[in-house]
Amino acid sequence: MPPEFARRVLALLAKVPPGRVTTYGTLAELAGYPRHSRHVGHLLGKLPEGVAAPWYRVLGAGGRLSRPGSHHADWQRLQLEEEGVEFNASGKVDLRIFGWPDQMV
DNA sequence: GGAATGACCATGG
DNA sequence: ACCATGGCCATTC
Repeated sequence: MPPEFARRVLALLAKVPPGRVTTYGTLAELAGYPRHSRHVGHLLGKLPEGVAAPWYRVLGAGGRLSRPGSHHADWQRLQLEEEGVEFNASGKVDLRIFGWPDQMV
């Protein structure tokens, strides 16, 4: 896995505006590595604390939280809600509205 | 080199 | 809508 991948993903992540969210699959694809969603997730997991990357704006497919139960998930949800992202009854985010990049529908 | 693992995704029951 | 199964790709043992 070339360092390019990590760099690209982080760059894209930095482009995600506040109040918007993206998914692992999307980041991987935009980074030029389709179907590498797992690695995006793992990459973010390895990120040092000092890195200024809004990883909390990254959700799983369909806007689901990646690691429910974890205290991080709780914090993550709060962060997103503070930015104006809304969670539906299922605890998921409507990617058609808050998804990034804009979903053409 | 082979097997197991992982912040996942899509599909089927 | 929820749980189970199969497929993905790269890293690690």
